Amino acid sequence: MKKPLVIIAGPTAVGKTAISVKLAGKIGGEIISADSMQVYKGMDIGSAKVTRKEMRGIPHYLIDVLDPHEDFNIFFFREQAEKAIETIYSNGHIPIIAGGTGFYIHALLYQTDFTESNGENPALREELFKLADEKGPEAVHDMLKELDMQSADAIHPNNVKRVIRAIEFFKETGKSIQTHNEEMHAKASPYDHAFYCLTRNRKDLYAAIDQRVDGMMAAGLLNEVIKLKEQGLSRDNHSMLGLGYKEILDHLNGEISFEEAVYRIKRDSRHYAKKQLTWFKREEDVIFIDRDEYKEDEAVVEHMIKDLTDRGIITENQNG
RNA sequence: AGGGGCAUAGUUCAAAGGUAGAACAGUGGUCUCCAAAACCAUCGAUGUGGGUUCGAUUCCUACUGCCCCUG
Repeated sequence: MKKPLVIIAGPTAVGKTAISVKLAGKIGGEIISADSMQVYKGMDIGSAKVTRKEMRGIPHYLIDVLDPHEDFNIFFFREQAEKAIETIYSNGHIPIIAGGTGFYIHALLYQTDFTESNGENPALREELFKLADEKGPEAVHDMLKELDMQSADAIHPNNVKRVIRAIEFFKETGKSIQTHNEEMHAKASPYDHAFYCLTRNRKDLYAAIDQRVDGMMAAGLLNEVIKLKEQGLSRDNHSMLGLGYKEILDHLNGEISFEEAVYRIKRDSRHYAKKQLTWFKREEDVIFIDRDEYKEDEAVVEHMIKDLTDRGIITENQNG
């Protein structure tokens, strides 16, 4: 018997946080964040982290669990999220995954195996990056062609990062990464899941993003980043790759003006939102919920509860 | 009001008497250990009216708009 799992995804600034808390309150859910920046302590404003108050007493997992000096990655996410799912089941509750990182959500839902690809070879990576730098991206792509034609065909030569990963994967495991991808793609979800994606018309979504960024500035994002910089964090840290953090850091380092930093944060957040939508569009059995149709959070939540009940993912007594 | 300058894509800027380029924005997509990353593709413009010319977006001219100087 498969166990229930609810996913609330969607682009940045569409309103996932509020919906997830409201749904959790109604169906006896607990929330697992699928957000690569809200995991970090001290990164509250720029990551639009849920506040204590917004949580309304609903337990949240994967929020504030890492120091910004530590590296968050997909292994860690899968491991921690699965642990949290077990905890939630043992509490007799329903796990709700809320977040915008499609890759992470997919890996969790379809149990993408990254252990086989453990074959890491940092020295080889470095060497190949150097080669690409000196002789151009075609040089490493040609190398991949000789080892693994199938993957070479699938990866654009300019995408050096992936080309190198494919070479590394082949050398370490003796397998084509393309084959591995196909195997992973064929996996089915072990959960009785409902995958919701909130959407909104582009114009209003972009306006909401601009507004949110202005709000972050007013709330003191600059000071938040100054504090992080004082802790010795720089662009070398995964945490400082976050939108809003890297740009303010560039500003603090005197590379760009404050206005330029704000412009870039807004622009890159729009790009990010668009990319998120692209990801969810090709994800299987996603149920899109258009915020233009369900304007009130309560209407969205009601719609979800009806759908969950109709599909037997939750029963009547959980609903209420 | 007088003098001067400018007018090309959503924006900033190229070029040219004979097919008008780029960057950024916008749009679509790829993705299986950096994913808030990396990468690919694509839409789109000569302010308006006359004239010269085989041909004008380019030269001339009027108009309109914007900018600068003078008052």
